[in-house]
Amino acid sequence: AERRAERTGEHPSVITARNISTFKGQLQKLGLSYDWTRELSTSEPRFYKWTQWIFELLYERGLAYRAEVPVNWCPALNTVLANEEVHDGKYVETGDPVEKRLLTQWMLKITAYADRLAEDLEGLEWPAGTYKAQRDWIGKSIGANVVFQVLGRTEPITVFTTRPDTLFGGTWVVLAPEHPLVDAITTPEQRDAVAGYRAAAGKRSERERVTEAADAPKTGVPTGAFAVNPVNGKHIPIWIADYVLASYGTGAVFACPAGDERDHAFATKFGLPIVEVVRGPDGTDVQAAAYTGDGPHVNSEFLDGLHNEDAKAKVIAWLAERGLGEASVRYKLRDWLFSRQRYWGEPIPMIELADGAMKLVPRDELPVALPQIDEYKPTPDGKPPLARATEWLTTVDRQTGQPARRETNTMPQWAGSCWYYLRFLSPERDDVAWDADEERYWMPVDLYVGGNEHAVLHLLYARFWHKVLYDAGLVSTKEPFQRLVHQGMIHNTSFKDARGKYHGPDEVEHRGGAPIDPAKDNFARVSSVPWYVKGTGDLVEIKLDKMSKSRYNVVNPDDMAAEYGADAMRLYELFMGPLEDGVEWETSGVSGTRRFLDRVWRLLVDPETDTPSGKVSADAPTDNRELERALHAAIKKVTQSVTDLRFNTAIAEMMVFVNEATKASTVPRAWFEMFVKILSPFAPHVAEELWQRLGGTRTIAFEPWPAHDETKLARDTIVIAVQVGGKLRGQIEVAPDAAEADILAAAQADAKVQSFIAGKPVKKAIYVKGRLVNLVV
RNA sequence: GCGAAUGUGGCGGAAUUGGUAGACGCGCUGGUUUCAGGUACCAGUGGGUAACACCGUGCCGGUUCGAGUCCGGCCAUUCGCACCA
Repeated sequence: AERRAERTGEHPSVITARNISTFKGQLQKLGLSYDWTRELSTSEPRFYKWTQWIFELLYERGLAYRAEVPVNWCPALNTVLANEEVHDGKYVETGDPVEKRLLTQWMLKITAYADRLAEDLEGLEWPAGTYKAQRDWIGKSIGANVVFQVLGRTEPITVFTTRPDTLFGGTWVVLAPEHPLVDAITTPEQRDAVAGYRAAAGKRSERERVTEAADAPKTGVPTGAFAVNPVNGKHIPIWIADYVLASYGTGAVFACPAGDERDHAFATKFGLPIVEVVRGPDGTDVQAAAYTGDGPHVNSEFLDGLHNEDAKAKVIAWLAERGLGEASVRYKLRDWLFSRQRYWGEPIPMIELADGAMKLVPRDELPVALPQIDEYKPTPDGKPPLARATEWLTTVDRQTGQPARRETNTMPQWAGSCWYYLRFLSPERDDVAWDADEERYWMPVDLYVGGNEHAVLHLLYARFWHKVLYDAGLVSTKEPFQRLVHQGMIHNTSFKDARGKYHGPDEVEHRGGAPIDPAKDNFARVSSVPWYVKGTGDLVEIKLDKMSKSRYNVVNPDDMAAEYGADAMRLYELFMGPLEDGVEWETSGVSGTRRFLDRVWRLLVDPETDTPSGKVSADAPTDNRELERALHAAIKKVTQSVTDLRFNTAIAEMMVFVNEATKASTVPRAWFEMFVKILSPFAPHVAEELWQRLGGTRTIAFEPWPAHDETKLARDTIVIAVQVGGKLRGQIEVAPDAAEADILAAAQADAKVQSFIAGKPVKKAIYVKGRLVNLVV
């Protein structure tokens, strides 16, 4: 909204309101049954008053602080971004490049919750991949801090390691190029080399360092200084290398090339000694490759013979006794950078006094509403857009009467979505964020359906806020989202030319052969011939991509609803495959579900005259067992599908019923009514209309849900498959309650089965109740 | 490189969790209705054969009376992660 506002000058609130209206119109056209009395918008002051209120809670609990930190700065957006929003040196949403800058910013102390965020995932019904993505992002490592004395200096180097058991194999120490001790310890002979290396490392952007990382050879230079290995007193060289990150652990590691692949590569390149400390399986040669597995320790004095875990415990105890180290836990997770230099966000409810002290805006002054400004760009001197609101900016501290300035940073987009699910509980209340009784009744969210792109963003941030609210006694559950399901993406054919530009289906053509319409035909058909940019010889690549505007392969739900009806569109979306799977859009599939709905319609209505067809009748005989069976099977399956989220097979069962009903000469009215009820959540418009024509006086949504009758699912006779040696050789029809002995006899008597037994003795006969007989000869 | 998921007709997908592979839909073939096209309806549709046989769930092997399903080993695709000590 804000970027559009920058281009057009239109206020973001106007753009947002228009988008809401469009989306809402589409949702309503599709007949989605939202409770619109609970509609809310995170960008309205009535909502964000409480977002600010939660920020104040975070601040008071010591979880919001200002710090000068290296931040991810996105020049295209003129703002900083959180770690979670940056991947491969680019903003994940737009691909705009991101660089490092040192700025004073608001941070949220999510790291204080790292352990609980990892542990409490246990017991949630979440997809395994998302569960793991969060754990990996939090990145808990259990290890030890170990102190290395530096020869000739008093200040030691502390390293973090997860493998303190391999200390006896530690043959050098590596500092990150940015490590604060580097200057102090570097010897005069090495000064030039070290300075050169640091300069080169500093010049490489974050992006280069990350993308080149994978298989680039290790680089580094010695500082000339030596450290003392605390376990054996050996003097080992101190190097600097950029594979050690200043931002993780202590920015310093000890190297054990025998037990770590990176160290091994480094040792090989620079000819450093490799000492075996863990004995691997026979044939393991640590001079050739690192051995990272478990095994008895060697060359390790008091650790000799111990396996990894025991050795770790023993060496940590040994170090602790001598004040040379201690057990330590580290996380990859960093604190959450919470400021944005944007206009269209919640103002951070803080004021700054003349002496630089920060103070919360008093609760009764919330919300701090966004002021109107006429330009949404940063100020010429680089301050956030809100600095343009000069009047709004100046205020006074109510307590002291001192003049003060408002904070001009705003919160990130995630702030409102961190707690909106709680606001749904009491959207009409202005005196509280949510009602405590409602919270106890409704929470946690039973089922949360959303895209997996939120795996380490929204879902991590919201869990963090929820836990803070839990600690403050404001919510009753530790976790906000009990069951999580990621819906799959819908893909569609796209055309990409050699320069990487995408083309819409009306900008491309194929030559000769039967006509193919990319808007109607499926991918297999479309991709069976070469396509060209219209009127040129430029070949295009035909791909299946997730639908997106920039790829010109979006199917507009409004168009589909106009051509096939909203119900056919809904039904197709649910029928195309399991909810979690990504699937290819196929417009011809919508015509299939439309056909199905037409058939349902014609059971009751003669389309020529628009009057009752007479097929559905209160007097129709109810002895059509197949039809009755199909009805009850459909009721059972549809009912089950609501909890299973297996809508595709539920729709298939309804189709079976309709096929049966189409074949039948009459359909009992009571059966048809039950069918219309189970159809109604899938195709509400058609079902509602049918219900009225059946004489219903109130909306079908209020009718009780039909229950299936298990006895109606039974058949009068059942077909038993007969196998000989595990291969299907015949089928026999028997009564459902026939005795096993009779079934076995009937199976062997079958003429076709006989020919395969061919007079050989039956050694063994297996009977699976109601299913099959297998005769072993 | 590491991790996860997936692999079934021409296509999307079913398969009661070890028991008749291919439900349902799309597409296709033939027929009826129609001047015709479309719609609708009927029949057919994994390969193979005159019909059987036989073959068939990514590949190789194993367990079992019986494997899409379980076990071992490969291959491919997709999606994450990627110097975190």
